[in-house]
Amino acid sequence: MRYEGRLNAHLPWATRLIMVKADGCVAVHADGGAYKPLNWMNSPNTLSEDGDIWTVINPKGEKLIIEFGEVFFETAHALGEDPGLVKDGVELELQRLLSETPEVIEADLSLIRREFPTPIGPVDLLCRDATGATVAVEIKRRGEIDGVEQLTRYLEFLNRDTRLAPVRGIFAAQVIKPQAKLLAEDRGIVCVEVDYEELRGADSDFLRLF
Amino acid sequence: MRYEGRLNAHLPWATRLIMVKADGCVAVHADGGAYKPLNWMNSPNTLSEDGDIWTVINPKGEKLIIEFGEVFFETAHALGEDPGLVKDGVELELQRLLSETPEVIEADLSLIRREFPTPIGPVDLLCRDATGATVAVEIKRRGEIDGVEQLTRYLEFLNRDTRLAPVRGIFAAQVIKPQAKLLAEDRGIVCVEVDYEELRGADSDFLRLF
DNA sequence: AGTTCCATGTCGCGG
DNA sequence: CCGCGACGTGGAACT
Repeated sequence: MRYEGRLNAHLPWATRLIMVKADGCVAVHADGGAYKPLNWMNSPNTLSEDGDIWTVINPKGEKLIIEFGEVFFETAHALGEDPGLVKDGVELELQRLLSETPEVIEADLSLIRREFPTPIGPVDLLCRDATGATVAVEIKRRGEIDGVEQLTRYLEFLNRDTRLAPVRGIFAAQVIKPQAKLLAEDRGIVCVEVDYEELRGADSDFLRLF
Repeated sequence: MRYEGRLNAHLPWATRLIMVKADGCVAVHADGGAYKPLNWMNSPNTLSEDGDIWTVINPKGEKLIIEFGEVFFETAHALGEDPGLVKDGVELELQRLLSETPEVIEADLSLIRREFPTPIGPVDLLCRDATGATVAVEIKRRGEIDGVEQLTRYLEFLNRDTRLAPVRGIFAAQVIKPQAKLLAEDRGIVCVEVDYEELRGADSDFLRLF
């Protein structure tokens, strides 16, 4: 088995499981190593068979070549329509919850606007603190350096608006990585870790008031 | 099918392909959507069967529940040992080659230290140039904006060290995207594209001297 | 089509 | 075991 594309890789001779889906994607699995295949080719691509050699090529010119020795077993089955997966508890959900109860982030914090627009993209939450100063809040499920950079860029633009300035930043996440915390604090950005389960509770309490 | 773990998710009733590997990991596939399963549970975990319901639990308490309606087809096969995938041309290899022949990056560049530590992570190469000035080199296989940001952060910290300052940056990659090049040059960072094949040759030449 | 950002990312390495 | 960064990241939303 050989792959020539974004990198070059080859796979020694052994017993493998090869999966081909209806969309044409091909995956070569070993009997371990989580759900990720050893080698693969995603759709769109074209599969051509020449004897015991398969060649899979995609429009970008990436190529996967599979040579078969012995086929121990082979089967096919049509699965039909896929109704799709339903998820809860991702970043958007966290943002919705925090926008409803910003005081969880900091006492006396009140929401000005969610998804406040800037020239380089929307800030998750724009708030006002106890002293009346403006606060930009960036929300992540997991706080990493990228998020700090993003918030820094927003603050740069927000502070150019004389009606808002001075604007300080709060970085809120379920977990914040040490390096991200270091960088954030070096830039005067406050870090807050929020508990999702607790937040759900607080949110229910909040709704119960109405 | 239901997953309760890092988030909650449920999957409507339909025909699926379920893969269980020797290491105990379970993957639920639809007939499309690339190699990634709709739902999965990686090893280590424990699978318990109770009638037509499977429950997979891992030590972190994440849980996957699969309910079977009709089983259209079932098979098992032992694959045996996996000799493992061999890759060429990744970042580490590129870093090793360049650390041995830094003059490929710039004439008269000499290595001070590979993986030079800073508070926010190690710089790939710290070098001295022809004039005796310090140079931080960030190496990527593909040069994109992230890499420029990363190097900028390193330079920010390195330039606070009076024994090193002033430190300038070089961004080295096999290919550098136009936007990354623009940003880098705007920040006074020099961009160098290195040819991997040529470098292997240069490295062989280098080794031949000994 | 190109770009940005999320993800149950996964994976591998070093402390 | 955790922290951290690379990845053939993949994928979706948005321009």
